[in-house]
Amino acid sequence: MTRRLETFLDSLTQASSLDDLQSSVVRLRDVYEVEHLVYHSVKSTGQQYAALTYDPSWVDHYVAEGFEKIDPVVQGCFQRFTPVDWKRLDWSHKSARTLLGDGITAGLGNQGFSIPIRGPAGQFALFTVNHKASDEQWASFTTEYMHELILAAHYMNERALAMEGSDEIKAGQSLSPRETDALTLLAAGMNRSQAAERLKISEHTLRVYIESARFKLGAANTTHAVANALLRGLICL
Amino acid sequence: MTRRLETFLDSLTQASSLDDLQSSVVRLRDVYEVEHLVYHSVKSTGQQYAALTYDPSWVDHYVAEGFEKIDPVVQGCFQRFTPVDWKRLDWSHKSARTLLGDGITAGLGNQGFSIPIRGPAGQFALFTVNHKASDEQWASFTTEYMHELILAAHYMNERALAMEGSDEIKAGQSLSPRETDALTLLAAGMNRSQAAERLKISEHTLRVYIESARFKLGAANTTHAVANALLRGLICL
DNA sequence: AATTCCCTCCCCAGAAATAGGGAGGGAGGT
DNA sequence: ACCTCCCTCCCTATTTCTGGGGAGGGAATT
Repeated sequence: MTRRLETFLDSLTQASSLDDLQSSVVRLRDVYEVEHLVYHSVKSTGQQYAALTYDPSWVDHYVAEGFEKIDPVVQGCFQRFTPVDWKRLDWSHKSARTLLGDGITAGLGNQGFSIPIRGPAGQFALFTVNHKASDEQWASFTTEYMHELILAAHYMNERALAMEGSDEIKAGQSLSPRETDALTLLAAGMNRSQAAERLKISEHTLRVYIESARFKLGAANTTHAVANALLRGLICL
Repeated sequence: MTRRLETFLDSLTQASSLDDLQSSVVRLRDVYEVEHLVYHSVKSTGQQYAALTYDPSWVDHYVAEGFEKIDPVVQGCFQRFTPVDWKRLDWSHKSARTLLGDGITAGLGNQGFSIPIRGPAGQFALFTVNHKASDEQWASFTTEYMHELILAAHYMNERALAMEGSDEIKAGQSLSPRETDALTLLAAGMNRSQAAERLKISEHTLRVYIESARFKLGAANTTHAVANALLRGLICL
């Protein structure tokens, strides 16, 4: 393991606040001598959890324009597991090119490399390196540092999740086997009578499981309960 | 990056079948000189995608007993982001101790270390090292190799997902912004009237979006559509 | 031995979702 | 310019789900 990564991981383990994460990111950016380094969790509910080196005015502009909804980086990483070079993404959409242009105006480099990371409760985050470079320079940079970046992304996310308190195991929120079965079948698209038939129980009984699961999950309705269970990793198709 | 990891990654990039993954895992197991090395994707639908060094009879027993439903390794990793030492898991349940006993009888070591990995469409997989060792030996092993194991897990999963064809972007399956909004609010537990009010459209219009999304996703009902959209990463709470 | 889940079954009334249909305006891309 | 997709609104009837209630047996933990 390289020294620069060790140093970063040390600074992470000592991090106890978002500001600390921010400092770590800035230092790592300087070590790699790139334009920008960004960690941010993606939530459609609005608020994001981020540590980044972008200019605040760019971030404001990005949020104000609702760019997270059309950003090919966000959308593309959302759909894949592997880290991706920005060049490989689909920039054909008009709004995407607007975003790209605005970004470069705001001081972003033309090259980018983003690593998607997923947490246990459906959390999704991006770890991104951005730089001004030629395609050749960038290819050699990403090839050389990919392993390190993946690890950096992993540990960065680990710290961020720990601060969110999301890595704690939720007590008493586990579902019983039958409740899990019920929600799983509903998530798979069955209605109650089909699911009951599959589980070889009466539809009435199935309903009790669904209600019980809904109660445990604090869900308002079946759809909410299924969504919650999926996000919390309580069921898996 | 260490040579042993490079060798493993090379063998992975050449892997084109599950058998190749299996061979890679066996070789890496020998390099690390541990009892067992396991990659397996976890699906409640039954079939799993695995490359492992366990004895087939143990795997059969595990499946036959339905151990995946009560295995603290699976359950525990499902709930967290960080790699975890088996000792830190909750083995207090009776069935968990049965599993542990059966495992050791079947030739598993007393120590284990598992890394959870999540894919873009809700896939969940485990990368596990198992060995016979004292607590001290094991602690030093995991500390020394954790970075490598995380990377190995990452690339292993990358190959497995590529073979499943899950890293390809699904064409034409994207939802329109309003459809995304609608499903997102439903996933958050709102009913149609609440969601319509939030989006400032009529409930009738909202219904059209839901139906349209259901059609695009090939979903049988709203719950199915929401579950699908969550798993495909089309919506995010 | 007592308690605390979990599994199973049942009723009913009201609320919500579903399956069909139709219609017009607007933005983007070929 | 045309075509396609998206957004918006409206109707009706049928099916399904939700929210209350109650009850008994079994397994596991304390």
